[in-house]
Amino acid sequence: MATYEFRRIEKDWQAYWAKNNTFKTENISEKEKFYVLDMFPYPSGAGLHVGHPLGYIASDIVSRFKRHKGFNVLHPMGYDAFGLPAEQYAIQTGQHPALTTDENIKRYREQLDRIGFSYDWSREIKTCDPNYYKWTQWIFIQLFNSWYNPNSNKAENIDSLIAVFEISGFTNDELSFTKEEWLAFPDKIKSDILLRFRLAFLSEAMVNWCPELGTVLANDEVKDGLSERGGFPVERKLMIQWSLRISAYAERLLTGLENIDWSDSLKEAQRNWIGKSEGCSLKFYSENTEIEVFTTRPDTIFGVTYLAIAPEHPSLDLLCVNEFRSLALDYTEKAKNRSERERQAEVKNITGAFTGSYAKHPFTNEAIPIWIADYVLGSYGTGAVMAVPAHDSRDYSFATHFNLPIKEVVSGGDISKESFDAKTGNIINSDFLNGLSVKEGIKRSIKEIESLNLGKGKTNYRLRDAVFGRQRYWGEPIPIFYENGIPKTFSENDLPLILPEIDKYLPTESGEPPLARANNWTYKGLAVETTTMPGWAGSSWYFLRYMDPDNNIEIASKQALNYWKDIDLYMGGSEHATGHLLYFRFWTKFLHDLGIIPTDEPAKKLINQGMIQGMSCLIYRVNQTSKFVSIGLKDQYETTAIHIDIQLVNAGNEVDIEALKAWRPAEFNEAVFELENGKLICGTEVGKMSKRWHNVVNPDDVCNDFGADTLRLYEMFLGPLQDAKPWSTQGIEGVLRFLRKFWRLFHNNAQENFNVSLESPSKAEYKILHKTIKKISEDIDNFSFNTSVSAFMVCVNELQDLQCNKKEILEPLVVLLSPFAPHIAEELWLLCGNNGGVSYANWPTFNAEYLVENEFNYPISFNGKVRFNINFALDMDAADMEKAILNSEQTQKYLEGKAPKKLIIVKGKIVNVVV
RNA sequence: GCCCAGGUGGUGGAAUCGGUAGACACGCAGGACUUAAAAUCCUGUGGCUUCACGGCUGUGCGGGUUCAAGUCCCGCCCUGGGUACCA
Repeated sequence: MATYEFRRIEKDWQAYWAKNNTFKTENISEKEKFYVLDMFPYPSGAGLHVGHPLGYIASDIVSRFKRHKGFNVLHPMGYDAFGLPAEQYAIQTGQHPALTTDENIKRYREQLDRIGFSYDWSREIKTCDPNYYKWTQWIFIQLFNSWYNPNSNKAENIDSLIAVFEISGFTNDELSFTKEEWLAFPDKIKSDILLRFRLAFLSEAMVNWCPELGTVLANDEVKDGLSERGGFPVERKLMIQWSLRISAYAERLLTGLENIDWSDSLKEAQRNWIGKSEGCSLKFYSENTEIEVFTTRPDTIFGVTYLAIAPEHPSLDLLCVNEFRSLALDYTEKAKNRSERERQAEVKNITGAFTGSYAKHPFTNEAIPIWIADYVLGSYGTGAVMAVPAHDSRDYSFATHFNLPIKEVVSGGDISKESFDAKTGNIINSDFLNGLSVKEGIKRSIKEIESLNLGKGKTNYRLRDAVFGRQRYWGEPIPIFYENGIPKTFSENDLPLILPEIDKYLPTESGEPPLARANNWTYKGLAVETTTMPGWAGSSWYFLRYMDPDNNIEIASKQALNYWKDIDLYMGGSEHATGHLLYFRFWTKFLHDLGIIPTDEPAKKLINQGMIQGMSCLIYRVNQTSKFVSIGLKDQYETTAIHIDIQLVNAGNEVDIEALKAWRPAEFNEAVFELENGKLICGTEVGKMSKRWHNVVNPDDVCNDFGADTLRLYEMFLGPLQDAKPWSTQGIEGVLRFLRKFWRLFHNNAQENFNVSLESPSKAEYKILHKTIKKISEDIDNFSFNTSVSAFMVCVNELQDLQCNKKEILEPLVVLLSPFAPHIAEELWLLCGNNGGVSYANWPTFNAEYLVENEFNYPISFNGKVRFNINFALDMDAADMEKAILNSEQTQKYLEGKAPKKLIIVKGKIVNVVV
């Protein structure tokens, strides 16, 4: 035995790690902690494809590296196990989603185990496990029992708000009562008022209702008016819904970004999503009512030529008057009924109607017409805007379309051509604002507006509260019951509220959610909430549970929470930028406010691994026939492209027609094929890996053919971790060849026996080793794993040239390689005579002395063009070097008799002669 | 439209601080070993030009800064991702 038998080696060491609990992590340790977390997967029926492990491999490398460096590493894995696909499957087949989910999890686990990850499986969690969702429900109860105190700027128990009401009553823009009134309110009214403050609350909200899925969706689950999952139409609908008041945390979610090491693009996406805009509110008065607008440009107040209100505006009915009334209401009806999707599709289609009313300009007293416009959104700001066509492009288009006046109040543009939106230039035609810059004008105008009591400086956020209820079965039940129409929480002692068994996973005949089918769905004889939590509930706090997954009395022990604190490295896809990663931060801040956890950001550093795309193969059917043509011939016909299994195609894109017939006999047995040079060549397309496109590559197959270590190295070698790249096995041979070469360094070629020498290494050999230690250590810190793999290759090539088999060189290399290719490293570590496994071996120390050079072969360039090289001692005097260079025969040749103007010597880098 | 990435050989990519562009790997071509194959090893491989030495050219395009630019600045073009009337 001595050839590199990866199948045997990988099986053995995976068994060894499992048997010895090699990666089990303790919560009490003298070592410094390091928490590495992967975004846990939804266990879908399709299993893992080669794209999934990319991030897992990278985070596993970091985890193993940190263990070698002496850290106590927490590296767990689990499953985001509630979700729609299992439920859809249940509806179709009657199979309980828990069964499907368990089967899928089992398959995921097998696939993950084959790749050799160093997870502490004793901490595995599943969000659908009652021992887990008990705490998801518990957090919901805390949210319900909390309000956001703007003065302390954090969440507090609702009792502190009730105390305020009892002592001094309450007054704000929307609500006002004295303490006596509060005490006299009936319970239902009190409950309704408190719901306006609780962080988990019931409200009538405009939601994205998807009739096909029978549920409401969050904004980030809707793409182009279609549900992200399934692609069904989504409509706007007013419903009573549970929501979470994430908007209370908008400012902290924004400023918190400054202190975490996430990518700029991801932070930018969150900033845009939160959408902070500073401006001011301002009231306009019409004959019979007032209209409040929000603007970021109060400095342009003298440029207002009309007001525009949304079709949903509450005062609309009052404003539609005279002969315009019927036309206006007619328009409103149409605009309101247009679905979100239609509105989006027709962005450029300008529509609106005049109400017949006028408002008075607060400073000039001019009459300003009030229009209805569907470019104004009912749900943002106040649902009304002051239109300044000269300085807002949307107002400009509207004004141009309806022939409304355009009045320039900021100099610097040419308003006959387009609006001038920039916040530069000076204010003109504006009474007391004249001559001010835009910035000064904004300040001054707010001051004036405030002094006239017409409005005040105000900050708006785009971020909306998150709808939290789903009309679905496969999710966490919400621990709420209703007494006289008042929502009340379960006692914490009665959690978990277990998901009940039901006969069918469908809404009831009367349209209630599936939980209404459960027998005796009551608490203390009272009706229990029938909606369930959305998919993101369980994933918003799971990082905490890994710290102490079996705890029955709290989400995790204080000791565990204080030791592990937060995630040091969080690895996952960028598609979660505005969904999961925002909710995740929100819940963390909330739990921090209540003093439950020590940190207020969940993850210090976050890396987005890129997507591994699949190449799919297309063949072309001539329309209305069963004739298929090779790609070069398809332009001669009207054809339809059909996706075929990538397994049927070879590296030259040639389709194996016999295999094609065997794959789908009904479709292809009788088909006619028109070939090019005797071959059927298919077309290719790069995109998501999916069952639907028949282009899924299973990591199990790669492990069988090439080994897990090769898969791990190869996925890293493909390119920078963050980049998207198409999967192709071209090149995987090179990685396997590298591992074989590495293996052979330890083995006597002729007899194929393990054979390392105890001789002292040469200087050159030390240099190769230490160069590699330096490079690999730096690369891991920079997440530059592709260059690590090539550094290993260079190292092995060089040692092979020197025929080096010295233990003092090879043994440290085994440790260096072990985070990347742990199985082969374990095997060679054992062969080198070590017991106890390589996983906790010390990382080799880099010694810079071995890299010290006393000479350098300087490239000599003339006007920037390198012509030849000369060797100089590195400590050589610059003047001596200059003399030597100018005297060199070759220099004379390139000077062509001219005198050099200048000679630049960059020590250890380059010489440039300027002629 | 706006925001964020990115554009380097036949291919994936490297060049981490402005200093020899193309490391490493795939592919391809040629060779060694072998009865043969596999495996392994060696040589070559950006383009144009030259018998050769060499020369010219070259990092999406056009300018600029610099002794020196893939890297910095200005203006474009293209690709990928996010977002969508947010006042």
